[in-house]
Amino acid sequence: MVRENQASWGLSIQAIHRLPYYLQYLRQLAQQGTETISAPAVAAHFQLSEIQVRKDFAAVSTNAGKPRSGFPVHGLIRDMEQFLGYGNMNEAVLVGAGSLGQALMCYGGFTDYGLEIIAAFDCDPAKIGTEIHGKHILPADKITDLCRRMKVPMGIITVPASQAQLICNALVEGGVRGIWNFAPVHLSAPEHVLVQNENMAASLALLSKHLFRDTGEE
Amino acid sequence: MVRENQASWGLSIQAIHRLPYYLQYLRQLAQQGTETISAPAVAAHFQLSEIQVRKDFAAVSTNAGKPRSGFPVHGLIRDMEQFLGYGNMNEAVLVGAGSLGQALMCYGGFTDYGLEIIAAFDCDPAKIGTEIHGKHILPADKITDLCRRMKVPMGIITVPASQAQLICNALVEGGVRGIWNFAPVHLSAPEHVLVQNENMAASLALLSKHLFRDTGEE
DNA sequence: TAGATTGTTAATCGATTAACAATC
DNA sequence: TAGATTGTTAATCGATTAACAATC
Repeated sequence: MVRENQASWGLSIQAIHRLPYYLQYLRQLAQQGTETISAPAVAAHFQLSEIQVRKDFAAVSTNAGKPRSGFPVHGLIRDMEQFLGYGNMNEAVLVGAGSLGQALMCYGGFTDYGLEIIAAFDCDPAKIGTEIHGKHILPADKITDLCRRMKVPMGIITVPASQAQLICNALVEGGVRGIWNFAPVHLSAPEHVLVQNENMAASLALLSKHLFRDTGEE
Repeated sequence: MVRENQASWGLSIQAIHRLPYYLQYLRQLAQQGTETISAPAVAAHFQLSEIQVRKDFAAVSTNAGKPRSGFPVHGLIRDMEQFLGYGNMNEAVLVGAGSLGQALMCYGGFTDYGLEIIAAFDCDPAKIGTEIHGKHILPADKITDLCRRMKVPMGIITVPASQAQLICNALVEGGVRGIWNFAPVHLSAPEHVLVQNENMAASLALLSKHLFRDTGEE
């Protein structure tokens, strides 16, 4: 379900998924006062190969490593933060103020990643007009208009699967260019709109298979 | 950050991530009364190649397709549900009753995937003893004991990154064999414990890069 | 029958890993 | 210096795609 554009950054999608974990570790090292870190040390921590770590570092960072000592921790942190686009500020609207949607609105952690939820929508008349985490819930039929007026670049979809495509259309109509989709459904969107799926169903399936494998067979 | 065991099912991890979307679509078709569906039709809907769809279907389903008509929708649904382990019931404890943790507790959708959160823990004395969604919040130092006594197979981690490894250790100590980790940090766990990371930071980074790419260059 | 669709076997593509010279 | 570590170039591995005979 991942579409397009992975090629353009010199890093595979898989590699990009490793970066936030590298960054967290490097920050931890920095906090402990560690100045440099070697690829083999990082690899050991993550149970990856040292070559993979070196390749990943080389792809996002201009900070060359030095034989014997390794890579400068602070330099790597800076380059990774920049590559990951932390610091970039992205405004988003959220659609679907159910339990998951409310949680994302309340969750403070996203500001670290430069995400700010500036408005929320719902279809339920009982929710419209109420406030969650200091933000009014607006009626869903205002999505297109508000996104267009405020030039909102991003939408977060936390509605049930059956409504997700309609909401997606409304967001696209409003000029949104990125969609973070929590509904377990494929969304059709124009080429220039990136749909990023948060696939919790697959995570749970993998866990379930693992748990039942040990008891089931062999 | 994905470890071990992908080989054992004849499906790549990427393929498994496609399954929940197939399943949702097939259920939708079934509801509309559609009896059979062809691989090219499914491929068109998801913007995938028809060969990939056929390979995926063949890997999870014994329901053979018929030339001209395609695959039986109901048969595919049954086989996919079984493969994904829906129907299997998994009990889990959740650690970290912050906004994200609370949302996961309240979110009803997980029961569809066979997940039941039977207890929640937190370190914050202000939260301990309170009730969320009908469940008492227990003190974190009881994790190991309760997991062991109740033979809980799975833990969900929604604590801050700095505490995640400690919580992970407590869960493993208690005999948990699967961990769903929402903290943006790599967890070390024994071979037999599957750590499934929910990598929201990477999703946001990909969205952020996409949004800034269009404005930035070219 | 004709043609759409299947399933299988081979080819391609991309990511990871291995080999190794360079260097602090 | 010796040896750990880097960065690069080549080899391997796995997933996706292409080719094509079989079939309803």
